[in-house]
Amino acid sequence: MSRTKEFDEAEVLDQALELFRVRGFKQTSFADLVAELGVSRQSLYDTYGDKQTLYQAALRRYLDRAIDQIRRKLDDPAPIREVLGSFFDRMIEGQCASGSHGCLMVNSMVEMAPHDAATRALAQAHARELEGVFASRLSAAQRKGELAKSKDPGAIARFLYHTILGLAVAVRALGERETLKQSARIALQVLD
Amino acid sequence: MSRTKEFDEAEVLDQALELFRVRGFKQTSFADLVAELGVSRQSLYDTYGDKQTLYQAALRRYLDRAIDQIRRKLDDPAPIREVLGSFFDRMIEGQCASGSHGCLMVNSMVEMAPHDAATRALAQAHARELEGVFASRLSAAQRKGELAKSKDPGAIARFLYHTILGLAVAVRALGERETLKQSARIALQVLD
DNA sequence: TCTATTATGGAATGATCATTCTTTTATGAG
DNA sequence: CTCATAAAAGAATGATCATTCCATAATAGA
Repeated sequence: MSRTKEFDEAEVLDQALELFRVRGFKQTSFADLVAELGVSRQSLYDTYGDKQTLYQAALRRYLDRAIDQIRRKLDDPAPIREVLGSFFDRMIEGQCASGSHGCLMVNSMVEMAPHDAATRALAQAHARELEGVFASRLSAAQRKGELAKSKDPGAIARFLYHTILGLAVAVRALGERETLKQSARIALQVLD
Repeated sequence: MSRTKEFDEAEVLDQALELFRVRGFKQTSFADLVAELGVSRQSLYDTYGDKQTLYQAALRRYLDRAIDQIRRKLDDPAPIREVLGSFFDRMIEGQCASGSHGCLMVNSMVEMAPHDAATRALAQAHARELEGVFASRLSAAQRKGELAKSKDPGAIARFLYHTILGLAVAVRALGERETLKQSARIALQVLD
């Protein structure tokens, strides 16, 4: 019985995500969403709930995908400096592409986290998870002798995470691709 | 002739600045400003113009003061590692104090810069100026033999600037003072 | 064909917002 | 005292916003 959905829930969520990434939560009106997603107002409410809920869903989707991609990239068994170097380059390329709008997570850490507990929780969880991924990859490199025994993988992991935050802000407001790549290369000197 | 102003223009601007720093531009209503600054709506319009103009004035004030403070702190003739180390520690302390709301400039780089040309211009100018201050201090250190000749002061300056951006985001969304100080210490390893 | 579900668009609600106008009251300098 | 300026408060404007209600049409499976 019943009628089937005519739009792909995940696809539309991706489009909403992109709008939120470009304009932010407060500056994306529900009318904007309706206009750009090609789905009627009522259907959006029926499918995703209100604007907050839709935003949370988009953010969660973004985070899950980001963590997956990063995990996959770091899985590369090449030397740690190569792996991280190309990771940062790709990240900068990705965020500079399609208009230099930065990272949805970083944008929402600034816009939402201070007054929205749900977003803050997502941000904290994401921070810990990302740091964990970096730390375990750094530990592996350390065991292979690519990283001095004296280095603290956890601390370096946190530093790399903070570096990502800074680059994402710079992408959004300044958008100088090559300069940012150079900064990333300097950041990786902490491995030496 | 005429009556004198009853409030200190600069002082009220500071209060507005603080509100914008905590809540952002869009989420600070004019009614909020009236309520918290203790100045009537009409007087605010008469003195500062509309909300955008007031925001720009506050941001400009913030930047001027920030650059001044940084310039003064870097003027310290102590070894470069000490100077930068205590600079980062103080910056983190300052942004973590009074509620961990981060840096107005960084917040506005994320919220405003992409769609507000005036803010973007301020952000770019501030970036260049800050990088310049760091670069010249690094060059001085290099001449004193505190920094290897092989290092590029300009590139390191940009990296330090990007590091500041990242720490400001982390302060606002996560606010872990000691962890951030540790990250800053690691960042400074690029001097070695 | 019937029914449950989905999609859509119009209309309305109620809230919030920035901004302007107006009136009243106060106050300092000449 | 007088006049130019300043402060404050009320009211109104017009816009935008998220959200809900409702009526209509489409469609897939039983």
